[in-house]
Amino acid sequence: MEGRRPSPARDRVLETAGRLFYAEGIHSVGVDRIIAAAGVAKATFYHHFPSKDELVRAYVTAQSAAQRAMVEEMRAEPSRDRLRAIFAFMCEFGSGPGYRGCAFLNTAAEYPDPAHPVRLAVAEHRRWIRDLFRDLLAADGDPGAERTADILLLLRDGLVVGFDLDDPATVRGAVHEALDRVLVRKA
Amino acid sequence: MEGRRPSPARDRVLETAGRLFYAEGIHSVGVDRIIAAAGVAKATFYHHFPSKDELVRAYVTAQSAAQRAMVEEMRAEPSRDRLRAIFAFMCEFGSGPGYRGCAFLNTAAEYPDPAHPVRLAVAEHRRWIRDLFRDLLAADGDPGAERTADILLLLRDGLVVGFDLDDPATVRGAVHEALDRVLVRKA
DNA sequence: TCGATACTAGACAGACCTGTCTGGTAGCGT
DNA sequence: ACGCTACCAGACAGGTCTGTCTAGTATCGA
Repeated sequence: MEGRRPSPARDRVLETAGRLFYAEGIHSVGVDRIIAAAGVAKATFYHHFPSKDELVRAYVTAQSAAQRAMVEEMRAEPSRDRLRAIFAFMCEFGSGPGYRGCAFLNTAAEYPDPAHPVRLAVAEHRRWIRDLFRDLLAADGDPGAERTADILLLLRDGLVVGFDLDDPATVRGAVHEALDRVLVRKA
Repeated sequence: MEGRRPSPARDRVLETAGRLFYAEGIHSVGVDRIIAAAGVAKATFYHHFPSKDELVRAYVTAQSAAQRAMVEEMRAEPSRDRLRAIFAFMCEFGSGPGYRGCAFLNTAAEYPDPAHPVRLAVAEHRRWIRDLFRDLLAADGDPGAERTADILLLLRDGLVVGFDLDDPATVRGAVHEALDRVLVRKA
């Protein structure tokens, strides 16, 4: 994958689409709006993306790549601190002005069919998150890392939803306390 | 509110819309589809609902009323058992065949504007859930019922998302264990 | 110099969207 | 008998949707 040589027009489309999709939702943003905002001809758009759905899939995988890169840069030690830093970052991000919830969950909500490529891309991202949690927990010495990772995924999903729909300060406090209760005490 | 006398056509529209909206999303279902499936004339539809958005709002409040009625009927005692019964019910429901996530979260994902009437209806439902949790926790003797309720809301949101996107059996186990870790131990 | 690729502008098709409007029927309370 | 309300069928307007197509320009490697 990603064997293409770089294309400014394609990048502009993807960046613009990402901004609009996240802020307004997939179905609410038409191709015409995207190409107008990106300053790109329609033929160019359909040259790079066979269909709008393919653009959506590219949007999802691009967001996933961006998040992986961000986590990659967070090099706190030990693992327990890294885990808390990740949650702290999500809280900080969720409290920001333009926050509109989780791009993956919002997108999945607009794609009911679980077998749709877009949904598969979302599922892949979720698998990455869960495995990231599990690895950090295992490195931290949690003997039930698998189970705790599943719980942290629950917590993460609740977090991204809560920051979108509820009072950020309240959610922040709840997340902090929830982590205390969920993470096993150190020996 | 709800001072109208009953109307079969209106009920049929609301029931049909609810089914289609939940299964396919709001923006993916047009008014024409709804009235055709409900067997209702277009004029009748717009007689009962001033606009599609008003129908969506009615859909949200109807779902909320249905959930409240269901919880009302669950009369397990003591409060701790009732709380667990509610979560058990959500797990059972989430494992069912037609499950497509939480109607409120899916709807909110398609309405970015927090001030939109539809979003306000969603927010009201969430307030009810949180207060329900808080009251049950307080009755159960949790001194930090407010905070625990916030955490349970996080858990609930994670649950409804997880059952839609991940493996139900795994989520079920994670929810069970999470409750054990989150709920304060009995004296 | 040739040919492929990336891009531009914009018309067009065909479907679907919400919402309005016409015109007519049936029942019900007064 | 009258008027109100609920309902039916379906045409219509004006817009938006995705996707295709025509036609032409610019760049770059072989």
